[in-house]
Amino acid sequence: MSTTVRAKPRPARDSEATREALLSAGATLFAEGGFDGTSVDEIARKARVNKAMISYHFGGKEGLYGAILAAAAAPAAERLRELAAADIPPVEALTRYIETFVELTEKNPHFPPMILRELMGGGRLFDEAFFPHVLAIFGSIRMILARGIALKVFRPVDPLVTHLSVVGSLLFFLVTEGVRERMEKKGILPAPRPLPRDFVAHLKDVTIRGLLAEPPRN
Amino acid sequence: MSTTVRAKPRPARDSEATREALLSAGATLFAEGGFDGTSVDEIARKARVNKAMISYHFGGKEGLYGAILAAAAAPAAERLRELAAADIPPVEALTRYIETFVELTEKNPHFPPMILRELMGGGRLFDEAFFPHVLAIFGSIRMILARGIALKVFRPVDPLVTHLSVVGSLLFFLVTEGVRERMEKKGILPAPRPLPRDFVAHLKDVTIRGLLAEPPRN
DNA sequence: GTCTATAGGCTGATAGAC
DNA sequence: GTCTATCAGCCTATAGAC
Repeated sequence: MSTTVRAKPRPARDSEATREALLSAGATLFAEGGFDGTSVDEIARKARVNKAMISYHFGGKEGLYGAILAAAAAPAAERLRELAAADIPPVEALTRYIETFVELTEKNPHFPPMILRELMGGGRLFDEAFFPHVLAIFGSIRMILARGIALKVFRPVDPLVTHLSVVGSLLFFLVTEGVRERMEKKGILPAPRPLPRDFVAHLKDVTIRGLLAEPPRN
Repeated sequence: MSTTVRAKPRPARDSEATREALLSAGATLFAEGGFDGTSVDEIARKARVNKAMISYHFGGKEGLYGAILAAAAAPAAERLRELAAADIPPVEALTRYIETFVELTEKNPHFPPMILRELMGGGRLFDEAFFPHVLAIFGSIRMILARGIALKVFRPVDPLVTHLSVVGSLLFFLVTEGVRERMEKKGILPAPRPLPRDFVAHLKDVTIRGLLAEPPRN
């Protein structure tokens, strides 16, 4: 009866593998080329899967695109929402917000380009399940800022403007990493390429300095 | 001989008009949809010009795209280069850099999306005439920062990291104006949409506060 | 310089065999 | 679930008439 133990009641063992291969290949290619710049043939080839599987599993190219977007946005929004809800001093919360944001994109490097393309482009999926996540991500930092302002730790800045400036420079840095890498290899970068941790350190520093009601002694 | 006075020696009077109609229509559409998301039919229709004119005047779709990019990048790079070279105190120079940047994009609203797409995308035109302009734009702010640091007006921050953070949040704000507008109309924006001048004021304020060696008293 | 007509390639989707 | 074969539609570019 050893086979009975081994053969669990899963009628389709490879189905999951196919789905994930498509999600992974699609994420990379959509991030690089955008929705219109990526063909289903390309995705299927990279995933080493038949292209008809895209329609079968995701209902088409748009379905795959939406699935990739939602799969990255949902956990990210949840993580940041938890952080904003936790009872942490505002300065530390803001610092950890930035760290968490970068940490999340290190696990999903395709997410920043995809989200930025969505924000720029006519907006392909704006009425879909993905959009509330974007609002949640943006809402979390607003909560932290509002709390800091209420506690008079931060100056009374506009939370929306501030979060646009913080998240904006973060996203910009992340989506342009590839260019800097290519520029550095060609030797046309006027200085050594800054690492993500250098940028994060700078951003935290400048953001806190710019927000603090009581400026630091140095 | 009245016709002789009227008919100046320009053999092709409408040629220029056709070119400009294509450049203008293309700028709008490429900014919205990206290179792959825009068809030559669309551009020709919007420009009210026959689509064969794209190949005739610009050698094809890519040629038109490159011409639009270069037409916006060259004067912008020049303006900012002049500003950086002028003998202006660092704080004021940085302030004016931000103002000038926004002012330039108000004349060419399509430029931020196009440049950002170029920086993200596999990079369609990286070896072309357009690229040095990007380096020049980025180099100008680095010069201002380096000068401020040398004069000990600014803290010794990394100029490259700083310019990425300033220009990045500026570009991000500009390319996401459309989304906020749409969100506001739908009533799902948690606060009134900030205007460009609000954002610019905030960015100048936070940037200077974050850079100053001697923090302001309040 | 402009326009029409058309070529030729690639795209995303699917019917039907296995 | 997977694969092959095929489709109709759209895409860019251009030859040739005006």
